[in-house]
Amino acid sequence: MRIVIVDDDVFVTGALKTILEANEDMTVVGTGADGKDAVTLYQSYRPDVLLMDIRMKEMSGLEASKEILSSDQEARILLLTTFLDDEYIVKALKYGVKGYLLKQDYACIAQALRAVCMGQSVFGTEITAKLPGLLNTKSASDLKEYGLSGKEQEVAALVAEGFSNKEIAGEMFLSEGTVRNYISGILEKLGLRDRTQLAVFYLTGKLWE
Amino acid sequence: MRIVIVDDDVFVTGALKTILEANEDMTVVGTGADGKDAVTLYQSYRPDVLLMDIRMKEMSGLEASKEILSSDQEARILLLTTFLDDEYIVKALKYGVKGYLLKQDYACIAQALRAVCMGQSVFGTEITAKLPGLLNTKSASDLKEYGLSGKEQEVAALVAEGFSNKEIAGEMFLSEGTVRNYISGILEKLGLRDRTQLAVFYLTGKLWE
DNA sequence: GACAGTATGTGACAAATGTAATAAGGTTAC
DNA sequence: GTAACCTTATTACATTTGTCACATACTGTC
Repeated sequence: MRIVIVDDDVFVTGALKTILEANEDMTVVGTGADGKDAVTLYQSYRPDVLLMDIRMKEMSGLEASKEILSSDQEARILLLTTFLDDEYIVKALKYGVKGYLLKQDYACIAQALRAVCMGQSVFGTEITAKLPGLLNTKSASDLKEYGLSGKEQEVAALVAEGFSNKEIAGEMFLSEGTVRNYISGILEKLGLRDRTQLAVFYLTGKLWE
Repeated sequence: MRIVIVDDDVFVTGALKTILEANEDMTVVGTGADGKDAVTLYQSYRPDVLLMDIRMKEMSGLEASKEILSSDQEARILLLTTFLDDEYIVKALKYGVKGYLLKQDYACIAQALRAVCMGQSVFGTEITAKLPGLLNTKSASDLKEYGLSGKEQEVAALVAEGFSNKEIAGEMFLSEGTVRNYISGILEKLGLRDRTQLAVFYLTGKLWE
């Protein structure tokens, strides 16, 4: 397994290299200290996995990931970080990063690298814990639990798609007034105030009281 | 590493058991054929990892996961599946499952089990590919790319929280009219029609044209 | 058969929302 | 300094939205 390591701190790259090369199936083919290095190194070595820090001087690990992944969707990048910032996690996932670990348990890194190399994704414990909160709900079946009838669920779904009452009426072959009535009922059942809150609830599960 | 395997198909549980026990660090301490079994087996054996199919006769792997995780947050459950249903994935993640693999490459399973046992999460290639689409956007910085000014971004964020114009005005110390103007501007810049579409866009990245 | 629930509709009304025109003070950039 | 842009505001208006009250009809169940 050919690996490139990129980290701000030379001590860290060194340590990682030593630790990883203790496994005879791993070779560190290059190391760098900045996002720019990461891009260059990736292009020239095409490693099986790119192990990279997020916080770096010039170009962050996120930017580098974006750059690399936009030219090669298949790139396997494993990010290492000290901080747990929701925004970072979301962005990393959106870009298509294959893993996101906390810079702690070095023992796990080799393990994770192997999984990533096979195409799987790996996330550290704390990142996993955050995942549920970052997901869209968007599952009709959840709505049943709030006592919404079939039609009400349908209406709710369309509201969450950004449809106006008139459009919903057209879509479902109802009168606009009926749609309004449904929405009124839905809002009451969920304790919401308007269609925007309904959309937000539908997409995130957020409720107000 | 103590493992419990639960799958509808006795052939599969057998095969998995054989494959896994070829690794001398793994012991299969129990096997079952339904979600009900999973719950019982988990309670009695408290395995390091529970490896479970999703589709099963009586009680699905998802329901079993929900049940187990609601009594023990720390449970490490790795789901195996043949199908890729967004809804399943989202639910599994919400419940707190630690992994989600496709029933294909058996070679990866041992690898994944080790990672899960250490508290990490592992997702198969195809699941990873779906993840970005399931995430909330909710990153202010993305909005910049659409030419929204600082205040406009702030307003957009509050709209996506379900705030009314009056509330936004109060929150930001503006007049209600000003807020309306901002929203009007945002909608035009993004090509949207109303605040609900804005909220949906903010949360999912969905745009209409 | 009576009753509850869902599905559907109407009409009227108040409140919230979006648009447009217009204005003035601030910052920045050339 | 002037053009471009952001911030803030006001007024007026049209539209959409949400609520309420009420009505009909079709399901079931007890």
